Amino acid sequence: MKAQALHGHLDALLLAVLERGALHGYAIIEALRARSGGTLDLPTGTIYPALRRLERAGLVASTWSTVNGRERRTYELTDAGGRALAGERAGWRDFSATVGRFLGADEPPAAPA
Amino acid sequence: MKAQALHGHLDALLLAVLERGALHGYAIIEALRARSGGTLDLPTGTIYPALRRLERAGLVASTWSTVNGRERRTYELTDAGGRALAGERAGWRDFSATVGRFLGADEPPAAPA
DNA sequence: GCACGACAAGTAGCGTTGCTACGCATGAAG
DNA sequence: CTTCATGCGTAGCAACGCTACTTGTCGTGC
Repeated sequence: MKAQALHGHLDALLLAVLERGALHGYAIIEALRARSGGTLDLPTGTIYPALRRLERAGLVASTWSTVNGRERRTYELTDAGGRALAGERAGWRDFSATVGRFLGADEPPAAPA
Repeated sequence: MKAQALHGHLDALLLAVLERGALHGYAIIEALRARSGGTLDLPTGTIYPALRRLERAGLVASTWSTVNGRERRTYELTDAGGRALAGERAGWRDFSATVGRFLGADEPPAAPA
């Protein structure tokens, strides 16, 4: 993939990653990369501002800690964040079903590959 | 759906609609609405500029005609447009698979609904 | 001691994209 | 004559993600 162009679904992705447990920014990038099989390799300039956006919106909460002299900001999903994630999931389903209807290959009727 | 937020996939949608045959702008809007079950109701200010973008990129070609005194610009997929559409399809598959891995419900392992 | 790379966070500025809100014109219907 | 559906189009805006850059610590190699 082009690795970019998450186009509005970044927030959902971030929430989904944090759903499995609190992580700090750098670790989130690595989690995204690992869980996507290397497809999603997002630069810090993409996720840090997104994380702050989510925090301002009250969907995640952050706590600072120092590990080996290095400052870490660990992000955690809030209740509102969990609800938002559920909404994003529904939205994604809608979106992918709709676009998939035009671009095909979203709901193969019989056997996939 | 929110009706907006096609987020980068508008071009692919447009190409997909034109794949089934040439249409003029207004008809494209209606085709999008019909084929999406009313979900996609795009304003002219969204599709006309997009169409011109695609034309400038050589993915569609337009021809003017007059129907009942009304000017119509009919758009048609070019060869390059067809190839681009194939690429967009592949890209969409990748994208939806990747995001789906996080947001779930994209490739149900067994029986869907 | 010093440089360099991995870890960790962050900002500034930019370009693309789609949306809102308009404007213009014609033909049919009332 | 006014209104509505058809039909095309532009201007300006806001959001989003990306590139590029900065700051700082720790560990390793020279």
